Amino acid sequence: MSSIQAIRGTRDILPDEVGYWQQIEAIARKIFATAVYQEIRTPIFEQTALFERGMGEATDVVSKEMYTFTDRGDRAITLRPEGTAGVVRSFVEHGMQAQGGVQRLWYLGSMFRYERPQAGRQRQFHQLGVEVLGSADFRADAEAIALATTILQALGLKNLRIELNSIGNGDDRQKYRAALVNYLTPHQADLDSDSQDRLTRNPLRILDSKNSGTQKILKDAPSILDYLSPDSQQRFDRLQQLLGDLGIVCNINDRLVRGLDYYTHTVFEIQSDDLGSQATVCAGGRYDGLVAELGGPDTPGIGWAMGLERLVILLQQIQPAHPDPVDFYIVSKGEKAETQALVLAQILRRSGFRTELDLSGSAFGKQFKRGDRSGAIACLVLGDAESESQTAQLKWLKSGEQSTIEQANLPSMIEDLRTQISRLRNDG
RNA sequence: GCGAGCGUAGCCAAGUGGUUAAGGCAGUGGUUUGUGGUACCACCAUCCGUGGGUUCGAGUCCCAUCGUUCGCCCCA
Repeated sequence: MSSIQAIRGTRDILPDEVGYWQQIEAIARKIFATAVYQEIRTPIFEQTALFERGMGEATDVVSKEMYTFTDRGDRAITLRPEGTAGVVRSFVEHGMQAQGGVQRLWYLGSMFRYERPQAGRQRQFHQLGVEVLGSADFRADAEAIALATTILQALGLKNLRIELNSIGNGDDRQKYRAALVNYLTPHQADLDSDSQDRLTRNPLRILDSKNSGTQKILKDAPSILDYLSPDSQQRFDRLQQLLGDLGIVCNINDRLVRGLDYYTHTVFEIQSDDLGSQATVCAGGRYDGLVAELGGPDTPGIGWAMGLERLVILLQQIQPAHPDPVDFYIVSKGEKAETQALVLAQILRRSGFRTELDLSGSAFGKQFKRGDRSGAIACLVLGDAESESQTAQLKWLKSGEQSTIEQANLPSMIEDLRTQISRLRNDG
């Protein structure tokens, strides 16, 4: 086959799927509006250095998963692998801290990572996310998490787990890291090879290894929660308290660490058992050092991102696809009738009816067959006789009832038609 | 980047070395030349992802390649 195909790890979202996407977008938009979060749209590619500094050069995403290239001006460019770095860059570049108060932002868009495609994982994928900049208050964490759960709930998703942890401040982590290395070093030989590797490079990441041998060793490992400073501890306690007050049930998971370097204190993931290996549908955390790291004023922040492909998979499991219903299907034959048919279609469409016009010019029988399959409630029929007399046949497909109407009278019938259509639609 | 499975029409799918590649859905035409949902009939892959090889002979075996699926790594 020599025809051109979509690039590996990319896919078309076809009409029978796009409704799920529109549903997610509409619900998210509405909920963000009520929480007074503002949308921000940043470029899809940025300087490579932004992501290297933001996420950390040693992270897997930066070291092996970025779509990086040199443009014609010899600039090092990377297609964004996540949303936070770009939003923070924009925040700094436009001096948004000068606007005072807290910036609550949300975004939606394509992200790119060069990974092996898998269920719920594409090379081009889509994330919906929020960033709250300028508040170190634990209530900002709670608000952001609550927003995520509100969206997921509004989508009708159930059976989701919220995993919550605190990884403390930098000092806390230093101490814990030492303790963890101290504990693991005697077991080094029994760890899986990836984890042995991480022992020196990034020991915290060993905690979420899926290797069962490694997990067994980790059972008695020290917990980050025992290494939190009093301040960090109090912060985490109050967050849990507040989430409880909001009715948000969390599972405290002291093994939860996140892949990107910028997180501090709060980290969380929302997971589902219905996604196969890629269980995380939403993840995020606090990043109090990131803005400064990227050259901005010292500004605390918290954010999360949801994977839209994964949300769509979950939605497809709980609700059937429903194609947009057709109200009127217009059947016509003969030159004069066919042009009149389009005029009538316009009248109906301007009144808000979903109106499909058969353009085939084939036999009436065939056109009716298609009309029937379209799920239309009624047909408007125009042939030579009707076009001569400036009339049309109005046929209700369910009952088969048919009557003659004057074309000129259609506008005055609109309200009547509207009630009929909605009644028949609700009857099913 | 690593491991395993799969790749037959728009979709689902039979076929496991031997003449013309089942079937179903969808589509098109007809029975019904101006009226649908049922039924019946006809048409709809010179070809089995691509390239090479083995063989008298391959969709069927082998190799490579591309794609895809599942898992690992990692992540949303």
